[in-house]
Amino acid sequence: MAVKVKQDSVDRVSQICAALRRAIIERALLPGDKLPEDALGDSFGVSRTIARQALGQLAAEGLVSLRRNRKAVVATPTIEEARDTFEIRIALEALVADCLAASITPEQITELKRHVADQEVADIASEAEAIRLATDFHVLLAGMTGRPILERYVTEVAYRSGLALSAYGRPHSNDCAIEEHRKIVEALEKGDADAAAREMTGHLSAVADRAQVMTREAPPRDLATILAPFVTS
Amino acid sequence: MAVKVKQDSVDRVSQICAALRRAIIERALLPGDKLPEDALGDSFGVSRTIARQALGQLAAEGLVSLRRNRKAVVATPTIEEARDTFEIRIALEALVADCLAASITPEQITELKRHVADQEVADIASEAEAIRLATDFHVLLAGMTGRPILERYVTEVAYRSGLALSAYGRPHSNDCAIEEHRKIVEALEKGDADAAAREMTGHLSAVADRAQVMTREAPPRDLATILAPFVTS
DNA sequence: CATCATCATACTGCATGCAATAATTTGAAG
DNA sequence: CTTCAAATTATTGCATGCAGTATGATGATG
Repeated sequence: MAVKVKQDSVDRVSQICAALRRAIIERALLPGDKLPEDALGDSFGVSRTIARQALGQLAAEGLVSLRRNRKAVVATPTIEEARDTFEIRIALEALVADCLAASITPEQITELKRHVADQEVADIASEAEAIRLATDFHVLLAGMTGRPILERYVTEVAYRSGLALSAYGRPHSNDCAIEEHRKIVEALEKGDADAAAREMTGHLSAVADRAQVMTREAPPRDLATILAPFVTS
Repeated sequence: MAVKVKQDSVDRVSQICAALRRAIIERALLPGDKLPEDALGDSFGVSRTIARQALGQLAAEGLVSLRRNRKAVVATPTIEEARDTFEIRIALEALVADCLAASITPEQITELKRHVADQEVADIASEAEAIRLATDFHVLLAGMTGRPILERYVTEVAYRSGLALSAYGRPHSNDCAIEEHRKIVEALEKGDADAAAREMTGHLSAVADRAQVMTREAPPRDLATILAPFVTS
């Protein structure tokens, strides 16, 4: 009997999605980068049909933008979308923090600490991995809630945030300060829901701020206002 | 010059998605109903390829479930997924209420009142339309925030809720009490963010309760507990 | 009459091909 | 040397066909 080599087809599409998501989050793919179907198909060893389906999914997630008869491109979120994404992310991850503070197990705490330690290593070794692990930390937390839909949305919104940072953030530097992650874990370990939620929202706000995304009420760029100081007399 | 008849292809897929979403929300399609690709293609006048893409999208949204080599079916959310969906929905729509209380315009209030009036008519005339308009009310609110991502997630989660109600709710009766919608609009009209959020969360909790979904800590169905009263002596 | 194996049918998974549209190059004119 | 138009190439949009897997029917057997 032959070894079971056959892959789920749904998984073939999801695999490509996952690979592209990762490439986007790691900033190997940048907003505006073109994603031709056959190039994609060649890369992954599938036909355009499959590549196309993956692009459709990613478009639904907001990571890719499709326009008729045009090559798919990595999406460039508008500044409003970026801001909105972070605000929703804060709300959802506050839910995660609240939920976990009540239910987290010692094993999960250990796993989180290990993850943060891995981040610390990667932070020096590999920029791409550091960015990815920073996002993974949040996905890991969401997964620990055991709430499947919450996990799904947190994951999606985390990826979108990554894209927003790619578009508007400065070069990595410290998008996701490891120290802040550690504090979140500490609050969870104590079972302090308020502190956990506070650390989480503070952390995410800081990330958004670093991306200059949350600037309260984006300056309206009104010509008259700008020129006022230059008007003589 | 010929009339522009050509449709966006992305829209062809989205149109099918939209039609299926509506059929699901109106309970024309029920959890477990089969969705063969060619039957779908025939219905919409497209090939299986397109139908398949639509199914992929809907699966990503959790409305359809796909298993390799099996016909797609309308998803049957687990009770945990249903509960989770409602909890997330409450969080997101609280955001909507809060956001709108501060920014809503008189025109928007008028539009909302008209919508509620339409609901009242439909409530007597057409069960399917009543259900659809009830969901549309929430989508309409979300759209009014002008926050594109928030609108997207509220919409998605509202549809998922509809599916959950389809699976676990009793026959329509009053899933979405119109009176509760009216109170939300009133709170928004006053610009009272707290009241709006309160009415909204109360309303959604009530909807969830009617579906028997939010039963605090689903009874564990522990055999010993169940049998205890039957143990003699 | 019920149960199970075998075959026929239906359906999915995927690549490919054709038509239509955009992108790019080429070449001609200024 | 630049600019613009026409032709050429690249790419998308979509249907279809083939192979492989489930589903349902048929008939054999206990």
